[in-house]
Parts: sequence; structure tokens; C-alpha cells
Amino acid sequence: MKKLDHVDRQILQILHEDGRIPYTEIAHQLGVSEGTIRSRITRLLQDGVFQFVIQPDPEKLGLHVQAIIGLTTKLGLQKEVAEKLSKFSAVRFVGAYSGKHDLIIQACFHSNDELITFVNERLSQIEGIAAADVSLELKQYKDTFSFVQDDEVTLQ
Amino acid sequence: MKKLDHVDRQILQILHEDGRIPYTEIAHQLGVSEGTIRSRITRLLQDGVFQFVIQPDPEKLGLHVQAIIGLTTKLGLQKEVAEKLSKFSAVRFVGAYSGKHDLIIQACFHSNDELITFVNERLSQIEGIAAADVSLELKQYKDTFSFVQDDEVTLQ
DNA sequence: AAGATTATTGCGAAATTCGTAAAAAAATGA
DNA sequence: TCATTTTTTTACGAATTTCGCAATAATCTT
Repeated sequence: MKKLDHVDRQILQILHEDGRIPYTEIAHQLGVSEGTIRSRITRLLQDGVFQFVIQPDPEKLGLHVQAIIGLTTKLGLQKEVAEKLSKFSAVRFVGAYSGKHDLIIQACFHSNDELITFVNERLSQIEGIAAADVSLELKQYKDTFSFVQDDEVTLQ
Repeated sequence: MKKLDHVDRQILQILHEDGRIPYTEIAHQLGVSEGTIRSRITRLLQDGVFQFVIQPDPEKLGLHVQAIIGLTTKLGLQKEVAEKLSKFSAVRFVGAYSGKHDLIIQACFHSNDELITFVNERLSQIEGIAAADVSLELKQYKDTFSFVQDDEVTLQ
């Protein structure tokens, strides 16, 4: 996989703001031909650099309750637990971490009831979970892939 | 804002898999006209139900270090801290939570050095952060908006 | 049930995407 | 450095998609 150049990053930047902007428009903005944009995007997709997706607003879908849950897993069962958790559509994010919790997940629910059901009936059924530390989301300030940035400006 | 019906959810489901699939193709899959898909998507966008975005792979962008950081903030300064954190492009997610940590953020870095710099030089500069609990991501199992689902099946 | 409102369809025009060959640029290597 | 190979970009006609909008159909209100 070739290193991304400035044009690639600019393409990602533009698509980040509108994932459905026409290639002709990107081409116009960057002063190159549509074919260039097309071939670069094809390459980026093939290399798995990005995907075209949609970002739904959980609230608007009726998912009023969001939580981050830190899990402690029994030694040796972490991977299995992570894979089981990943199967739930309510679970948006699953990662293994160093630190207090072996696994951290993010999940969305229609109601507090649904969250409680998830914790008490689903998590408890999964062999290998020793403890779950639930944090309820009170307010979301940012949720984006803003790190699509020109090179080394992550800390600005 | 009108309640989403079955067709709306199906549209979201299809777009979730490929955010750039043509409207004509969605129309064909669902057995309705292109105009219907177009008018529904226009309405969903206007209502803020979803956005067209791209999902980059942090690894492929050279962001090899990801972390979740739980923060304890001084009473009254939480909102201000959250807004300052949201300004960093390295910071992908910022939320306020009940539980151990007042704020939980997710951030991406090129290296451990960059992470350390962020914690020691940037976070420490922000008035109102009392403590930061860093968890390093070891492996990501899932990262998606899979909760685009038909109605009440979040727990399947 | 009648009228009003909203959603869907159909279709020609405009715009975009696609396929591909030629030209240009970049990389390779003697 | 220069010639050759490889990669990238451009150009452009054909196919496809999107758009605008009027007619029709469906849904909602009373």
C-alpha cells in the first residue's frame, strides 16, 4: 500500500464533510480531472483506507440511552467475550484495553429498561465477564472521524 | 419530525452497508421508484436523522495509537473542558457521563510519544481537569453504527 | 365520504459516472 | 543523463444516475 499524498488527504477531508459529493465537484475543488479523483478513490477503497457509510443520530432513531461499559474479563476468555459482544446490534464499539478494564464497549438503547435488560440478562449470560462498570451518557459533545487531517496536525 | 417507517429503516440499512449506492439501486431493491428514495432521503437528511460520511481506518492513516481517557473535572467546569477537548482533531469522541468519570473521550495518535505529549502538555493546560485515566487500545473488535436496525431489535 | 394534504410515480433534461485509449509524469536503471 | 518501463492523469463518448416537476395515488381530517 502506497503512502497517502496531499491530494489523497484532501479528498478524504472533502468526503468527510459530505460523503456523497460528486467526484466532478471534488475534481473542480482540487483542480484535477474527474478521472483522477475516481481512480484515487478506487485505490483508497481497495486499500481499505476508508469506507462510505452513514452516521445516524441515535436520538432520532429513538435510542435515547447510550452507555459506555467497562468490562473485566476472566483470563483467557477476553477474545471470546469481545466477539460475542460484537454480535449485538446495540453494541456500536468494542475494544480491548490496557488499564482498569479489559474491554470497553459503547452501546445504544431505546430506554433505561432496555439497558438494564442488556446488562442483567445478556451480559450476565456471557461466560467470562467478571464485572461490568456502566457509565450512562448524559451529553454527547463530539462524535466524528475528525482525524482525517493533513498529516501531522493531530494535536491542533 | 415524522416517525420513521419500515421503508426509511430499510433505506438506512442499505446505506449503512454502502453510503454511495445509487438511489436507483436502492429503489430497485425495495421495489419503489427512484423519486421515492430521493424524497425520503432528502427528508431524513433535513430532519438530521443521518449524514453521509466516510469512515477512515485510523491505522491506514498512520494513527497507530488509540486511547480512551476518562476524565474527572472540577465542578462547574465540565462543559468548558468538554468544548475545549472537542476542538482537538485527535479527539474523536467526547461525552459526559454518570459514573466514575465525568467525561470520557476517545482519541487517536501517530505514536505513543504523541499520546504522552497530548496528556502532559495539552490536557494539563486545560483548567478544570482534575484527573485523567488513560486506557490504551490493544485491539479493536467493532466500530460501527450497527444500530441502524429495524425497530426494536437492538438486543439481538 | 369529501376535501385537503402528503407521498409516489413517470419521464425528459441535466449532470455524473464509467470505460478506455492517449498523453503526461514519475520511477527505474544502465 | 537518457532511454525505458511503469504509473498517473487526462480526455471524451456512452451509460447511468440524479434532478425537476407535473400527474396520479394514497393518506389524513373532519
